[in-house]
Amino acid sequence: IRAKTRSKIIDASMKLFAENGYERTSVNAIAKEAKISKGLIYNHFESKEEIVRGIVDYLMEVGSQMVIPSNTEASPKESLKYAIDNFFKWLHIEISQTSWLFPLAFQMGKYPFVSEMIANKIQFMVGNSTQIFKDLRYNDPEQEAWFFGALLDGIGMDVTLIPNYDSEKMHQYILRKYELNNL
Amino acid sequence: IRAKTRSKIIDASMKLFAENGYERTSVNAIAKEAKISKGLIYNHFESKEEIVRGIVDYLMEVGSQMVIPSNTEASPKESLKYAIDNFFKWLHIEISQTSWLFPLAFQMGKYPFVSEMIANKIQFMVGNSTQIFKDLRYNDPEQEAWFFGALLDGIGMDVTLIPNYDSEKMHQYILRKYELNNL
Amino acid sequence: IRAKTRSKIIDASMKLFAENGYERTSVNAIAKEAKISKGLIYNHFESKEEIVRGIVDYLMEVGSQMVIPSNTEASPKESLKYAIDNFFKWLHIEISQTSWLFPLAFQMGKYPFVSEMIANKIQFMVGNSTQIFKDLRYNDPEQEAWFFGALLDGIGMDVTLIPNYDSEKMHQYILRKYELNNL
Amino acid sequence: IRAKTRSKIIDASMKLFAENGYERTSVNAIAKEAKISKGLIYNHFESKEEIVRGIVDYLMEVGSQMVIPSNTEASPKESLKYAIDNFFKWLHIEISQTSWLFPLAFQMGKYPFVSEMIANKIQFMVGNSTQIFKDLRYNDPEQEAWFFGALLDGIGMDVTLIPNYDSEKMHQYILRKYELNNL
DNA sequence: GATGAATGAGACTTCATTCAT
DNA sequence: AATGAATGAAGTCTCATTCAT
Repeated sequence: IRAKTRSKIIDASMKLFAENGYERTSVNAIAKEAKISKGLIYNHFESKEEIVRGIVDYLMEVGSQMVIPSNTEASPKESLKYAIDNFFKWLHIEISQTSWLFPLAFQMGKYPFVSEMIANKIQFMVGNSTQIFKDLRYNDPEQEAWFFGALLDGIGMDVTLIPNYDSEKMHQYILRKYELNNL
Repeated sequence: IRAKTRSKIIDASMKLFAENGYERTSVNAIAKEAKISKGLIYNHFESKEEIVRGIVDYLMEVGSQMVIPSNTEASPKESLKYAIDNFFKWLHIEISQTSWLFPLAFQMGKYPFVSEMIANKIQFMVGNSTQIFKDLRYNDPEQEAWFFGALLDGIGMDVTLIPNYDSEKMHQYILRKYELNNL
Repeated sequence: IRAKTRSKIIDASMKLFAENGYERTSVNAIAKEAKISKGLIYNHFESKEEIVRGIVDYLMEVGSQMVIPSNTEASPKESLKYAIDNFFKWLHIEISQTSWLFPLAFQMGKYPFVSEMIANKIQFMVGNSTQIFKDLRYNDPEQEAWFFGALLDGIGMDVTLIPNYDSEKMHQYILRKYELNNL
Repeated sequence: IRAKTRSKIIDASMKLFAENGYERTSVNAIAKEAKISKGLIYNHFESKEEIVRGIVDYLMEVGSQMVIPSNTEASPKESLKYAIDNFFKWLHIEISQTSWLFPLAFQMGKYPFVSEMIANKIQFMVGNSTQIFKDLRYNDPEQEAWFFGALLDGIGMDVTLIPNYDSEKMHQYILRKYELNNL
């Protein structure tokens, strides 16, 4: 029962934070969206900031949709292709869910756990793909993984900021760059 | 004289917005930082939001530090190298000056001129580098320019969010990728 | 069983009221201190204010530790000495237990029963000591009793407010003033 | 002009704190009483608690009405009589103005400056009267001053708490006790 | 008898904006 | 051009009290 209410708060908060940003979303609005009272929110979270922490925990738990499969039967090329396809598949959803966190992350001092979470996520992705580039015999697989990670991050940013961004074209272009288009 | 005051306001605002974000910076704080009165700010800008517009205009005017030189004597390779070197040279400064704008940009509806400005900047950069990749005989120079842009955007983001990010290593890696390391 | 719970509530409330004052103690905190649920408190007391009434009743029942013995065999001087010794013996404990009531008492209109209780207690003490001063042949024994009462009240206040108050010195001084030091 | 507004806030606060106590007086109510806006209060005082500090400063500055005159021509007896008469003259006014501070003082940890101020005031009074009792050849003039101080504190408390307290009778009784009634 | 989720009024505080000077 | 006192709406958070279980 507690979990259900908590879930309602998290859901409502994510929706409103995504729409209007953290600062422009009032606790009152969250309560209304979640169809509960303001007070109940403070029964579950000590402060508005703690809601963010709750969301971050939730996102960490749910994990990235873009994980590279540890399926050992897949060839390295197949794994990479899977990762890229997955990235573009979840791009819009993931971005719309998490882009409001960037503002908080950019204020390094104020919300360290947000910065940490994002840094963690990036580093996890990098670690994950390093193995693939190693299998693919890249000279400096770790650096290539950072390169790859930065590329995807940048695409995510561009998708958010540029209307009518043609992500599918970029998808195909990247597959060709990594010579995966004929798989 | 008017211009000087306006400049003081812009400078103070950029400093504080960069440190604490737009929402967390009060007009009072700007006045104090600029060592003028609150009222004088409203003499120059109709609202706090207008200050942002002022900053955006200023940044557009100043322009990106990363412009590719239209020096026709330089070879395409040299031009690309120059652009990349410049990007990494100004990376930290540029990021710290503009990262607070992302929060506003991410709220698409609320601050359209911010989104526009960032989109413009990206598209300008893409246009600018498209020519180089054309000269370098890339099959799809425009898409490569988008690829290149996304990569740099992503690096900017990673630099901001990941402590101890080794940007110099990435710098060298990219030069090698584009076969510019022996210039 | 009901009585036991009631007692737990009274005890917890007295502890917290003494530590933080009435207004700054929440019903939640009382429930936690008493290790019962918030709801159960409202099963026993109609409101937070009623808890105060409960405490007042309890304190009235327990009575002052400083009562003058009606032991008829003791001489008036012995009785007075006993009363004074007792006052200083219980001074710190009694003060710490009841000083939080003063705030309420000082708001005459809002908690009349607290004011009443304190007034009653003072008047009871005065009545009690009037007899002694009568036996000691004071010209105006009732007024001397009021004088004596005010003196003790004032000492109680000073003890509470002045760090390192030397109550023992005052104790001896008063005994000497009333010529009881050689008993 | 700033001083005038500050004064309005202090006056309104003292009135309401005296009537309803600190905790039961809202900043809203103070604003309404002072006929200014809530925001203006926070322009002058950083918090509600700072208003208390402001009042304490003000009271310290104004000083006790009950100071013993350093008029060297007056005999010690005359000085003591003057002090006592003055105490009873200002008793009701002073008490009604300051009694709401006791609750705060009693919460030692929370409002240390209130406790300090009251302690200071008491100790100042004690020091002031010690000289008189020295001149009057008391054996232990300092202790007598503490005795005297406690007595007056206690009377102040009784006046506040006991309806229809006959302070004039106590006034005369004390004068007689100190053999000052024939001056 | 007992729990604690739920409510909502109201508290303190911040801040963009206005305006008399 | 310049000031800063003044406003009031809106924000975060607390808490006594209720009630379904």
